[in-house]
Amino acid sequence: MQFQQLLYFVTVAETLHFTHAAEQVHVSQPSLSQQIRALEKELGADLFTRARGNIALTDAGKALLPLARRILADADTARHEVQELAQLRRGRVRLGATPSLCTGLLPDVLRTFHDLHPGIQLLIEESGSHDLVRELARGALDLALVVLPLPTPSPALTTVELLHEDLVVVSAASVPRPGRGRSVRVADLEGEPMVMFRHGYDLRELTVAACRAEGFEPSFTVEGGEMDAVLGFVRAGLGLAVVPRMVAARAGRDLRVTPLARPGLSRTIALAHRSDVDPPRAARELQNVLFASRVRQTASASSKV
Amino acid sequence: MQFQQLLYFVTVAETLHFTHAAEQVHVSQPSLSQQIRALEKELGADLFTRARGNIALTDAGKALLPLARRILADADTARHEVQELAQLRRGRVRLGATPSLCTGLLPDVLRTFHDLHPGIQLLIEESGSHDLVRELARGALDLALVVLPLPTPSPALTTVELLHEDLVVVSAASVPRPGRGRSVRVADLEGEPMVMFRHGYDLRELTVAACRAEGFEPSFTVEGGEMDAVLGFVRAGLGLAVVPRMVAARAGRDLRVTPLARPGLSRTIALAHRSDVDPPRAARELQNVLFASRVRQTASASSKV
DNA sequence: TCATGTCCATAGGTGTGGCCTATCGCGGCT
DNA sequence: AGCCGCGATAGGCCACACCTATGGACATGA
Repeated sequence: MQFQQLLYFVTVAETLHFTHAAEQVHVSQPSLSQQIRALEKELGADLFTRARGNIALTDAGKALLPLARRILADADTARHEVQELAQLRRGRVRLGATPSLCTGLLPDVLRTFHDLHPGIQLLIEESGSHDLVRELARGALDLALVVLPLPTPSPALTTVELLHEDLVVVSAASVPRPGRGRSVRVADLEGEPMVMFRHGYDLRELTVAACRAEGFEPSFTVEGGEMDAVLGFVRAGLGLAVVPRMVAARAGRDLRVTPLARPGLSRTIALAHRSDVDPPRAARELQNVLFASRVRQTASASSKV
Repeated sequence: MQFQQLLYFVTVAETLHFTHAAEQVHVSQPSLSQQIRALEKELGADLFTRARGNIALTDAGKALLPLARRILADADTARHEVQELAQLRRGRVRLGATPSLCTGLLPDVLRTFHDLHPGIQLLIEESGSHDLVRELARGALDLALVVLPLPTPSPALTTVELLHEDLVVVSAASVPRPGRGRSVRVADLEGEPMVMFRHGYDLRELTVAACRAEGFEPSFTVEGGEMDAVLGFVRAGLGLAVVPRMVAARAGRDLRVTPLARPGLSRTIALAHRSDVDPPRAARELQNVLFASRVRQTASASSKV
């Protein structure tokens, strides 16, 4: 049994005319006759009664017709389904990202991606790097934006560095700028009141480690909030905070941004995915958009310095 | 897209192993690989990720799998459906017959047919030859058992003589045997009380015509009943009746059967079907059973004479 | 009655493509 | 290092789906 045989059969069943059916499916009449015969032989039953000028379906033909139609329709559906997926007209990407990246990097990138592929569903999981790595390994995520170095490195994951991101100090416009002149050293933060993220933020670990490297323990007036809350507390004059430059750039005019003096602080953002399987087509496309955006991000970041 | 490609695809999707899948479908591994590649090329998307020792379905593959299974299942169903019809494991025959044939000939024949093909549904229409011919031409019947000559002959119908059937006289065992000795002439029926079928029975026309040919008009004590009623009236001593030998043979011991003296009366039973289309497979099989039964009927009939 | 037209079946030739065996290349083992 | 397992590739072979040409049966009209 072959698809073209079923197609020929259905066409003859509809036209009740071998010659016309042959034209309709663009084969010669003998080829069509031959294929119908072959189908009949394989099935072991005649499908048509061939009285001159009076073609009709046999009982077997009547039984076959609806199934043949359904098989052909399914084959058509299969072609379209697969092609829509391949052409990114449908599909989904499950992307994990740390909260600071969701706030800073993702909005523009996701907007670009969505404009390119409006049919692709975007599922974002906002978690710390640790959780993201676990979800990725489980196969619950296609991609994750993580901060290097990974808390739990594993050969099962492949990471590709995406960009280095400067950290800056933000403070309320209403309080004096910290440090001396246009920049501030980490050492200058000793004794300054700070607002700190909840545990799980990479930024928390990074900032605390930097302070300890300078020989002091940072003092927190408030701690435990998410990104938005922290920025709100800073805006309210409760203290200053260390955040990625990209986040600070979006935070609005009532926040003062003070870069850190050299060598400053920075973190490396990487894109991670499982090593054993290629990410799905749609995820690979999001990768492309992310790497393309890196060029623009880096350019605009340096122009602001 | 071809059936074997879908089969190969499903098998690989289930085993996640090209070599094992190839064994399972009895082709060489390169052939299977090649067909999967061909399918992927036609659909325009990869179906598997082929990491060494870690074959997995892509999104496109996941989308195709249920459809491929369904197509293969439908193809299987189609094969079985058609073959069941062809092998007479299923189907139906719509058979028309005159009442006297339903009573006399059919029970044994239908029993034989049903034993041979228990899956075939038997639909019997009991009518006069006139109605049967009309239903046959409409396509509402596959076959009809009629009495020749047809009331409305038509080239659209093909009739094949099935058997000649003697008519005999039946009377109640309680009344004297009609006629002289072991047989009776049609002429002897003059003045005898008779029970007659309703209009529409071929037997009525035939009997009345025979009496008139002898120069008398038959006298009916009761008329208008169906076959069973007529036999009942005869049994009750209301009169005698002319019926086919086959009917009389089934009627029981309390009816006396008297053959007609030569040349006697007989009628020709024929099997009729449309000339333009072959009867369905199951109907042809019933034809065979009917013609086979003719041999036995004729033999047993002659042995009884 | 014969010519003509229609329509499906048959005959014979051709090329594609599905199948095979043999082999390669790569990665994971012992 | 060497072997093994596994999928991809190469090249040859043959079946079969396709074509054109023709046959044969039936219907129609001059």
